Amino acid sequence: MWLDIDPRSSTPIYVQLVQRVKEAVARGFLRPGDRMPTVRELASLLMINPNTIAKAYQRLEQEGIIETMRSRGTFVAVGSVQINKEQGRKKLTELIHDMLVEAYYLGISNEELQSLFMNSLQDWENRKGEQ
Amino acid sequence: MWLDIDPRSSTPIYVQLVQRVKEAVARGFLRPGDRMPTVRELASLLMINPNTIAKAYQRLEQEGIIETMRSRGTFVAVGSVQINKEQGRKKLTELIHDMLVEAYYLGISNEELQSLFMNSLQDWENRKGEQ
Amino acid sequence: MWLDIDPRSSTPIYVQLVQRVKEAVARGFLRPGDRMPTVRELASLLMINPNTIAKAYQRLEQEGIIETMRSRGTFVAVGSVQINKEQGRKKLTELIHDMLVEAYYLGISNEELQSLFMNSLQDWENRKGEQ
Amino acid sequence: MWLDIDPRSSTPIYVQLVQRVKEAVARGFLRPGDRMPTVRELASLLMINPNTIAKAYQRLEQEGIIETMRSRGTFVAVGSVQINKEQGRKKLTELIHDMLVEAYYLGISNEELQSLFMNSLQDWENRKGEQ
DNA sequence: GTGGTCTAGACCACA
DNA sequence: GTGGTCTAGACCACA
Repeated sequence: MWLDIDPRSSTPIYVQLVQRVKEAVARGFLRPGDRMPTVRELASLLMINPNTIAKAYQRLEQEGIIETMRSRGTFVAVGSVQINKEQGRKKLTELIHDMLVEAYYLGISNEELQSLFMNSLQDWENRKGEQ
Repeated sequence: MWLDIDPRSSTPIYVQLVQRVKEAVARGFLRPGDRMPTVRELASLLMINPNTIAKAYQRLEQEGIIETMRSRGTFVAVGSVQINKEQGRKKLTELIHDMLVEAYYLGISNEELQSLFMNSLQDWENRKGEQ
Repeated sequence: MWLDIDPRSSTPIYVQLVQRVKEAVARGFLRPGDRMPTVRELASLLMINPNTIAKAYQRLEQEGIIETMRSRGTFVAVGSVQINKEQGRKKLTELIHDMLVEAYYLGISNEELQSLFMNSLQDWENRKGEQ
Repeated sequence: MWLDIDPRSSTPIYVQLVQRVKEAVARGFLRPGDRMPTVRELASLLMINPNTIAKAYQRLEQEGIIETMRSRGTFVAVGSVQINKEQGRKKLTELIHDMLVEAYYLGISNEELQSLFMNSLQDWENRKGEQ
């Protein structure tokens, strides 16, 4: 299942949920217009308190990833997601930075890192839209 | 200064400190054998609670980045850094993953992401050892 | 169509309906004595739960905007609308208040706000009675 | 006190709190850098559950009105508030719209409404920065 | 002491 | 049935 949560992880459950959903949308598992499970459904499915699910859904809505239609349920947003470009680029740069540091301590050369990156990119591309 | 901390950030200050030091070592700003500032020095310099500095130093010592020599002070570790390879590779993969998701929401194509990555890599290489 | 509803909005659908009808009356789209569509008609037209339409009609009747004539249907009220003046003025003041706060965060100067307001006023005046 | 909450109101308490704070900032009661009361302080002061206060603070932080500095407390944000201009203008137009409708039912002429608006604007300007 | 997370549970507006 | 609000209370990371 694309929505697995690790309750032992130090990252809060609701954050994990947000990440998983964003990822699923990015990969095409979830498509615009798709109906999300209800808060209660997901809560009982994952054995997590409904409030926690609700918090994740609220965040996702604030980020424009999903939309709530009064009493009809929650859906993957149709409109193009408006993301703060500046903030996003900053985050991207930081992630690359962290990679480089991590690679250094792993004794991975830049060449190796590069090919690792290219492979991941390829993988991602291939898996896009798969179930 | 290579050690700038953002108190507004959601990442804990001690984690930021750890990252900054690891980065400085990776880039060659800090070299094996270099003396680290004492906890108190750094605390007053950065205007941060000494407990926070101490916690960061503990972590760095656990990761083998720095070493405390009884009553002489703290130094950048000389021995080759022992990093858990498995854990490191996992982290690396996760970072790449996060990048891909972030790039998706920024509307950055894989080609763009690739060139962004290559540029960062080049940058990193060039700046190594610079002040 | 003067009666468009946004199911994504955070304002309840029945409130939106009430607002739209009041607006239509104020603009002269709907005139005293005009027949309103039945609850079922409107429900199927707007693809909205009939209970929601019924609730909106109830409110409109309470406010004296529309009248139900036993088994003949619902009509735009003929008599002068009885509105609680005190309540109305309070609401008006609040709306102006909200405008000022909103304008502040948009970086709109009072002069700009003023001209924006004057233009809206003019617009409203001109469109009155148009379809 | 600038922060009075009406527990009987139909607008949620946390929304009222958000509005009050935004208003206080807009009027200059709260200035950039000012320290906000802690969640617990405000909770006991207003006799409201701390979670409700926390929710309001989180919203304010997401909107960029306030900032949390790790364990130092919460402060009125210094940086210029980044508000979604488009969304804001839309809201502004809606508010003006509502005013016009309301004025119609109150039997207030456009001239009267205009002077009412101008007076409010003047009032606001004068009170700015007063305690 | 500070805010953040999570649970359990109640109640309510809306459709 | 759907999500939103609020309370009470516990626990925890951080500084």
